[in-house]
Amino acid sequence: MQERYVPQTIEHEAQEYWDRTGAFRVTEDPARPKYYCLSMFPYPSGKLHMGHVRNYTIGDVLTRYYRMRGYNVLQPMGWDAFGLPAENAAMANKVPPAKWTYDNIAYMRKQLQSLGFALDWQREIATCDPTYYKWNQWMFLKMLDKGIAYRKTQVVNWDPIDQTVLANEQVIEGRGWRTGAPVEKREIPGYYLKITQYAEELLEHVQKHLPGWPERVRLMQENWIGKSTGVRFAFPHDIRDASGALIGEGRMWVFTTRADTIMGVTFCAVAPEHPLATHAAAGNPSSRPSSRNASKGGTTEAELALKEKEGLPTGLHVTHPLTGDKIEVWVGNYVLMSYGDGAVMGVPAHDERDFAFAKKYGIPIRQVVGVAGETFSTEAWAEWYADKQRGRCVNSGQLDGLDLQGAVDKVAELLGARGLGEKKTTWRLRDWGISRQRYWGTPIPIIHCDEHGAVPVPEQDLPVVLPQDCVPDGSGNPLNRRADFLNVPCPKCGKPARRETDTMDTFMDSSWYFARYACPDNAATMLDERARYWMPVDQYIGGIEHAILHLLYSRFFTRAMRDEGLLETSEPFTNLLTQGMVLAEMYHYDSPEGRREWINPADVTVERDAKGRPLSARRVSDGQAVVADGIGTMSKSKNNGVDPQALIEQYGADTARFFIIFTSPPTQSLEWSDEGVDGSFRFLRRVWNFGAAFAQQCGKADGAAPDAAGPDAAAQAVRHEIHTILKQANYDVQRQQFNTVASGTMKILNALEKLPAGASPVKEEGLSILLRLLSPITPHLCHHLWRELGFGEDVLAAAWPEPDPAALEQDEIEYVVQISGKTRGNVRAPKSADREALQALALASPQIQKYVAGQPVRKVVVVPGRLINLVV
RNA sequence: GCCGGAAUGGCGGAAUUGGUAGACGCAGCGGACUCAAAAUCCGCCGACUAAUCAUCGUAAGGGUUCGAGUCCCUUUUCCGGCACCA
Repeated sequence: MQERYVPQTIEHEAQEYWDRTGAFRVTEDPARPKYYCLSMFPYPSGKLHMGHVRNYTIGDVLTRYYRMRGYNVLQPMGWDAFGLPAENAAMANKVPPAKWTYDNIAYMRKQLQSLGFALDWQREIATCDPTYYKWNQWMFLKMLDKGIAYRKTQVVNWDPIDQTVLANEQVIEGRGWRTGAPVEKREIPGYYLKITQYAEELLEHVQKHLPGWPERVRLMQENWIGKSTGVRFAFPHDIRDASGALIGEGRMWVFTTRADTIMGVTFCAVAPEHPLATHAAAGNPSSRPSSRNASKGGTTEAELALKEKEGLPTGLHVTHPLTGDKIEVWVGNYVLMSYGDGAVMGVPAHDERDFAFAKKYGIPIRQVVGVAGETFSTEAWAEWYADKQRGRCVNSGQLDGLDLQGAVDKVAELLGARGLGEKKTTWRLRDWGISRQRYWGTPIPIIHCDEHGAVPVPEQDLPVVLPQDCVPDGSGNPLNRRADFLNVPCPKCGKPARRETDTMDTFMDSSWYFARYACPDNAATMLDERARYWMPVDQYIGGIEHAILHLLYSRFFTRAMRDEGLLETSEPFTNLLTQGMVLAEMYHYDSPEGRREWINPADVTVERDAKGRPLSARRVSDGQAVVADGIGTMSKSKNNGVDPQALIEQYGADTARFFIIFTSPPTQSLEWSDEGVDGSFRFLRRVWNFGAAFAQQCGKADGAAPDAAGPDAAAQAVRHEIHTILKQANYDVQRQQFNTVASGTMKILNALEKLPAGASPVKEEGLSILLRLLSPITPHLCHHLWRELGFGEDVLAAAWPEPDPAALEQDEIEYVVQISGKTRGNVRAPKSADREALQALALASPQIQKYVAGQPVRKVVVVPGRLINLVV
């Protein structure tokens, strides 16, 4: 066996072997239990980043582990290939998104292969391939048929200079990223998917039927769906538009979960797009610019929440449905047309936002809820004003004295009697808008005809293929200038018509790719019986940042496919592992010209004091002092990324994999450390060296039973230690805490190195345990040593190691002795010792007697096998 | 702002149900080997202390318990999501 550990050579050989033997190609096998292990597919941004390496290493460890456990394991890979970055790259480099994307895919595929992942590459998919997105279109048409997809207006960010729609990401502090112009809100038509139709089912299942998901993700989804019961009611009015017709049939509808405060309504607020608001703006020229003002700024919930609440009186009044009072209507910049009815009631006394709004505009504040022992003041807001538990109605006529539920019931009854309202369940969850005014996405299969309106493309004409050669330039969707794409005959009448140029949200692509991996080659149907074999995914792995949107859309889409008869399962992912982010140190220095430059941690040296604490940092190249900014996510802007490629080339894939697994538990963030990588490499080299010494001293493994070690107490102690570590490691694998599995392999090597040189059954057994335990993490090294040392043909085919119960047995147990809960010493006791014997042993120990010092023992607590606590 | 997390030595982390805090590794210090260096191997390594004992110590403050990193309450800081980034 070769003396030096040269990862590049053995990794290449192992990958060649797996490739040649088709080791990771899988087919449906009813005889074995199936295990579908899936990592979120990457966006082909150019090259792999550490987050990818971490994600896929975790998946690969699971894949190889379950395979050795005897499962039929599928682990596929593909590309989330549509999206905005390709258009940005096109603008920067004048390269069509298609070429950029496919080049990136080719490069990143090579990178993935060099990491030795147990992937079935025959199942690779790219969402920008017409054979894939054809089925987005097909499913969309099915949804249109069923009314699950529909068309309505949506609010978008509009850049007035580029005349284009901006993504939220392209809005920086309320301005367009390229033009710097203040962004406006605009209403345009778009397609929606009725995810709300599944709201009840999505909520119930996330609450009761997803035990394999982290509690926090389930909670986030639950809050996102946001079921709330309340009252929807109307303020009657007599406001007519220019033609004399009653606006909204004389009803202004609102929804509230706090109907108990209805007597405290002192104003109402409507969205700027609400019919009453547009009516007021039309009738009153002076309010027009202000109304436009309300439409400024971004569309995100976070922006609205942080924005100062601003309003504008419309001069219009509606009637309070119970008191008959006139209530003034305001336009509020914080009210969204797409939420409920686009109007809210304002109760300043019991809603913090309304309170601030009323103070600002001098609107009356009327207390209608009281809490015993508290005094209300209109001067300052207090938490208890909104207390749902302790509050009782006051100043509210016949509601007085009622609690929240009682008052809501009563109000619903009163309103119902007048035909002005009723109890209603509402959802925070909104329908999913899928139209994007962008080029690089799945074309929405619709044709617009002057006569027949929006006509679906007939099924046999699918896919509507996206032209491959467009180059976006920032001036909107280039499809609008492609005559060969735009001009089509209407499917209904054959007259000239125009193709829809909006494309689909890329979340559409990622909402079902997991099922397509089962049958990527099927040109005739979206999914077939193979999908029913592999689905659901047994283990899904990906970033916590997808906890809500991607996972919720996928759960919805899976149900839509189920209802289409394509799948039998409702939930796509049985178990979910949300991996943490990858972080690195950040350093910068400010140049004399005031320019801030971020320095890559690899180019920085740190001076330390005698205890290893950092003192100062300088740039290696010129000794320039730099400022440490702590740690943060690896990003281009902070220049603190570590390129996986350089790492693999220097240390090999196994070192990269081992470091990533060893350094943090999968669900926590991982902090990069070049020294840590060095340490991982040193460990793998020690494993190699141990194997080389074994080959030299012992030759080939002969499978001798460790019992043959006989009464050699030292060897048996090592064996006990190894099997104890193995037991813990198996527990850790099962609970997916792989970092301690990695440290377990280090402990086993430490134990093995205590054994004397030369062959021994304990050594051979220990090494075979070590190699198998380590093989999912560093498959190349273990593949090589397993064969080379004669343990077998292929470590993939080896059985997962189990501890020998006999080796775990111990005659004597070391007990911790505490006096009144403070640890004061240890005693060794036979494992058969009972409570009294343990107490006597503890009291007899000189180190313990010192602390007891003749005091009476009031109580004795014994934890079997661990601890004796004497309370004095 | 709302929802969801996290915090343990100089650093990453360990401690399964409340039971010896700091496993394993990194960095640091000392030594062996060497002409020397690298590599490797051995020892030390929370604070306080000359050292031992003792005491203190798991973001901060309080509580429950024979016993709290772990359970409860309050606070602080950092991170993820907020519907057109993926």
